[in-house]
Amino acid sequence: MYRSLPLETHDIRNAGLKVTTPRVKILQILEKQTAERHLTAEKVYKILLSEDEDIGLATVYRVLTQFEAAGLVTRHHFEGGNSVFELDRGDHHDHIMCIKCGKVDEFTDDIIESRQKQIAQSLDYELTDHALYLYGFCPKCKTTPA
Amino acid sequence: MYRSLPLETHDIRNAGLKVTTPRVKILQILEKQTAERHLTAEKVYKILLSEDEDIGLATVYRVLTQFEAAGLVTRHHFEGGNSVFELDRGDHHDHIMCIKCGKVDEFTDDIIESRQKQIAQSLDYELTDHALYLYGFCPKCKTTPA
DNA sequence: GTAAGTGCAAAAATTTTGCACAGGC
DNA sequence: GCCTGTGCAAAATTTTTGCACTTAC
Repeated sequence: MYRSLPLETHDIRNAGLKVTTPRVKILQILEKQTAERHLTAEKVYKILLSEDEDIGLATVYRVLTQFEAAGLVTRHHFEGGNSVFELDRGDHHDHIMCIKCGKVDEFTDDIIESRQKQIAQSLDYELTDHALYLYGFCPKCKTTPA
Repeated sequence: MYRSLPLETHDIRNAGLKVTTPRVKILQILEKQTAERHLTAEKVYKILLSEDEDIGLATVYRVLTQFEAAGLVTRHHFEGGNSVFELDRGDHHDHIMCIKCGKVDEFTDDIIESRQKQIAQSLDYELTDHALYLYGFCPKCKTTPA
């Protein structure tokens, strides 16, 4: 699980993109996230600023879009409208999030996955992708009243 | 299935809102939709224009937001970013949509529904809502190449 | 009559794009 | 050195808001 060489370099190059500072930095930021792995472009930009990187917001959008196209990153449209980006670690998963504190947890469920395929089949669709979002109160927030 | 009196009136009044032309018209438009029940605010606005109604886009947004708060309408964030609104007929359902032609079909699945509850419970969340979107090619589009 | 509702235009918020300059290979 | 990539500012898009006027009740 630990790699000595900057894997970012390979991933970016494999995507057919030049290895540039903004791209490496943004990928590193996405990899660094442990608590909250789902970032808006704006948030990525602010982290870059806080690290004294001279990278424009437009570049953040461009890079994230390229990463998405390359399959390095997944874009989600959670409630609220704006996009959040998450590093794609290869494992598919769905999301459950707290409507109060914004906490996001991940899960997978084989039964749901297989039902989705059956549903698509029965409606004669060729499934390419899916998104399942559960919304509610997380353990912490459901005890604390508003 | 057919009602002689404008049910819109009741629904709007029950929501604690005054019965105004924009509100009635917008509700009627949402009810009229059969082929595509999921409309953006912009699309609702254009339909109003085509019916020679003098209603501003801002009002469309305001009314749709009020309807959402009142539970008359459901707002979705499909891929692509902008919100679509759908009349809430009381029946919960999920969505499968064609990434090529934009067609949207609806479905429900008890197994998925119950799994969702179990997942939320196992993660100690109090579930309030959920959204399941399947994306793919509809029967028509999967045969026709790009 | 009065408070809620509306139209319009202006503002906000988010994302995209044009262009001259910079940097990877 | 060439071509891709980037920063910046301007534009495009979507949604919200302020304010004077209108309408429901």
